Amino acid sequence: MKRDSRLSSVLHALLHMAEQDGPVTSETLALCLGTNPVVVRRTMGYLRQAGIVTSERGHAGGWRIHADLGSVTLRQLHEALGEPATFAIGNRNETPECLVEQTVNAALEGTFAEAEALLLTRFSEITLADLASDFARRHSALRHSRNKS
Amino acid sequence: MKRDSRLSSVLHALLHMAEQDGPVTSETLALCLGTNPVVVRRTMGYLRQAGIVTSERGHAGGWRIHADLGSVTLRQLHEALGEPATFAIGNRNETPECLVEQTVNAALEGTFAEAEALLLTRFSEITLADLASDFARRHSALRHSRNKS
DNA sequence: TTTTCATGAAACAAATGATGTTACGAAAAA
DNA sequence: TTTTTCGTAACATCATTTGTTTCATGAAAA
Ligand code: FES
Ligand code: FES
Repeated sequence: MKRDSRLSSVLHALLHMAEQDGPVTSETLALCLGTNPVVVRRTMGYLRQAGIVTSERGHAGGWRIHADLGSVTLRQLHEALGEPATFAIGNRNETPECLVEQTVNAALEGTFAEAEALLLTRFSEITLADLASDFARRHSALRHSRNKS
Repeated sequence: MKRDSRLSSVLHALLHMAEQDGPVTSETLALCLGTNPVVVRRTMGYLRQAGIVTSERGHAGGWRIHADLGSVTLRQLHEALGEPATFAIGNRNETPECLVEQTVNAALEGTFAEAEALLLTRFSEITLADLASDFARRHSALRHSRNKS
């Protein structure tokens, strides 16, 4: 199955934007992500609808973060993207008449629901600020290792 | 995304087989699952490789469970199917050079790993016998409600 | 005002992966 | 020998994500 990588994409884009002063164009972000500006607009559009970023047209236009880094969680981003399906595994038939299949579905659904709840909880505990500081730590560590060598 | 429903399928098939005395043909299972006998053979073939079922050709041939219902866990079945990818969400680039993306990936991977661990743990706690008794309970409840009405 | 730069949006194309189908061979029993 | 049933390969279909092309719209610069 082809995995939905939009959450990964917007995180990369947002952290990139967080390091810039002015707005960042779709063109620039597309180069970073190795994709097409139209794909960037399409994906970032979801975040604009959610009020997380803003966009401006024309000269000096582009995308800006419209929120405090510490107030945006991965869960909010996941929701902004429309809460895409979490699992690549699922039931064959969602509304089966067969009692055997209902039994199987119930067992699987319960288990998947539990795992998804954990995932969403963790998502709600991670903010953009967390990732930014994590990045700063990695960046610093890289500089140190470079100085040593 | 199109979800992998093979685990759901084989569970349905196995519970069906558990209620039968003799072997069950791919044709019969395909009718139950609403699919094609070849798909059944293809999928059940994984379970045969794992030693969970056996198959016989010719007259009175078909599929048999080759294990105790209480000893087969959902996790074993998941493994027999080749441990298909759990999540429909993932990183854009698995081996990025960009430190920003590495940071994002690490955060997401850690979270997904945690959720997957929970899922596999639950899978390892559920056996075919559990599902069979769950089915019996549902079946009995259905009969009671029918008698009442 | 005209040109340039940028997003917005629709429509279409490509790539991927799961599932379904067809066809033929091999083995086992009737 | 005929029938049944699995084993396997090859191909077709379907759904979804991602990428691409195209044109319109708005905003700033020249
Ligand atoms: S931030 Fe631009 S390539 Fe990673
Ligand atoms: S067991 Fe055969 S249809 Fe559910």
